[in-house]
Amino acid sequence: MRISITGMSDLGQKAYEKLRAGILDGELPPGSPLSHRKLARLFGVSTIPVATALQRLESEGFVESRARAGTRVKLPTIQEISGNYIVREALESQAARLFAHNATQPQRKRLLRLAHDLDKRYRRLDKQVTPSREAQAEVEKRHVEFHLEIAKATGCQELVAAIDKSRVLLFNWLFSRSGTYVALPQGWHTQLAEALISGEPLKADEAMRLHVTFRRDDILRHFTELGQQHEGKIERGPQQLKVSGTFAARLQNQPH
Amino acid sequence: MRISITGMSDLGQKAYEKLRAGILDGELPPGSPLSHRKLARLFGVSTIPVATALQRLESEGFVESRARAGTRVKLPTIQEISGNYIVREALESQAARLFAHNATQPQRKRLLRLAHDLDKRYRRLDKQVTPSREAQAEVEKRHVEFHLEIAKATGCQELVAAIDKSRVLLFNWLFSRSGTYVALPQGWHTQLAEALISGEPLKADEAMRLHVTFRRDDILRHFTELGQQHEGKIERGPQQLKVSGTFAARLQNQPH
DNA sequence: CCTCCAAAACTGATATGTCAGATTTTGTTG
DNA sequence: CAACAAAATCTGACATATCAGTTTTGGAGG
Repeated sequence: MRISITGMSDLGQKAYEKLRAGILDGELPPGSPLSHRKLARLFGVSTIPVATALQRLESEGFVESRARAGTRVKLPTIQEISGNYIVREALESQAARLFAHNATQPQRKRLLRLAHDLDKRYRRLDKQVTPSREAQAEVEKRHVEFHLEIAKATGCQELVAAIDKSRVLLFNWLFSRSGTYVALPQGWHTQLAEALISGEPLKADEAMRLHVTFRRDDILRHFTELGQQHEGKIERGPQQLKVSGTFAARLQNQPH
Repeated sequence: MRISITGMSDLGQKAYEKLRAGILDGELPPGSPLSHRKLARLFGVSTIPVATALQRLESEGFVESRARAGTRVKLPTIQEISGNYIVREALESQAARLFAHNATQPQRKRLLRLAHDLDKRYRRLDKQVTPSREAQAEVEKRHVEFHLEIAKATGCQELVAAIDKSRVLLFNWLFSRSGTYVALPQGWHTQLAEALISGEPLKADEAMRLHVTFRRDDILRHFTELGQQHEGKIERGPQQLKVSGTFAARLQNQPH
């Protein structure tokens, strides 16, 4: 009797999930070419479900394509990153207001616990001179979960979906992968959680805005230093999909 | 050299635009069945671009579909409407802040002018006992434009896109079509515009929240009175698409 | 070495046909 | 008339094949 929320077919859904995971895992870094045919062969399906999956990924901002020219993992511009942070600030500060107003006592305690844990993990990461990719990815995953936990506690599914869709978390992640990692202030998330559980919506709102913009400024500084040579033009990548070996290998290990 | 933002093919794009317009025009009211094949015949194309268009419409929340059971124009639930208003409150209050901070003097003047015009139109509408659908649609269209004008003045494309995507405007519109129309306070939009051009972000934020929630409460009250018998289940509509005659006729008058 | 250009290779978009699942209709039995 | 099951009909999902546009490649000529 349940209605599927996805609205997507089986094969298309599977292809979507595999590709999304590949992008978020960094196995398909920005700029990777995504050919309908090659992916179809790789997945053992026709091009139709692949096209369906890629179209959805495009609507969500993970991928960009030009008709009959190519599809690739999106290279975000600095304007897009900045803009998405503005959207995220709007959504997450709203979630913060609602959390302060509506969250139950157990939810508040749980959030504080998650914040403590998160801060501990960040501290541990900072101590290491060369943190492993896996360790960074793990912490970043927890970070995403922390923010989604706030949204979920509001009881507003649409808000959760909007925040989840906000590609900022992706950019955030790509950044933490791509090089220099900037340390967060001590007790960064604990302070946020304390403002959220205070029960004062305006205080929670303000704290969340600070939280989001701090990270934003950091990332924008990083990208500006990088020079941002990203052109809008899609240059077709090497016709042998460089990453496909790795990506294909990883797919083998997945149950299907 | 320009990159198409749509990322959609020609025929699929056309089908998407026709269907979206049909839904927003009320020619395809909520619950209308949308058969791939019938629409393909109607548009004179194959089912592929139709499927593409419907998938996009589904991701945007305009239609809902179940595999091998049917697709129809979405019947929004009261939870969804409420949730979308929460998202809209977040986005538009953010736009209000940025407008108060960033908008140029000409943009501020223009907004005040639009607000005056809009209030005048609403007043004119209230005077009529039985306002025509066309008149209501015209005013509602201006209303949407007014809000988008605020977002555009922030210079943040992503924020504009997020607000535009917010299906609340659609629900708003469907509501104004579907029956009882509730009068707005005198100078409703002028007051909002004055808060926005004041240059004080927090004041603008607060004014916009009031503006959005007022309308939300109105609409939620209306839907509650209606009883909300919407089930999650999709019952296939009459196999002769009732509305298709009208919809098809309208398509004839469009250039293609 | 470079520039230019046409052939080759690749791309996504679309048409057609088929399939299995869901719903409706119809016929039958009580 | 109601209950029920089988058949007819509709549905979206998908495979295959083809098309036209784009990019790459491999020379030919400087």
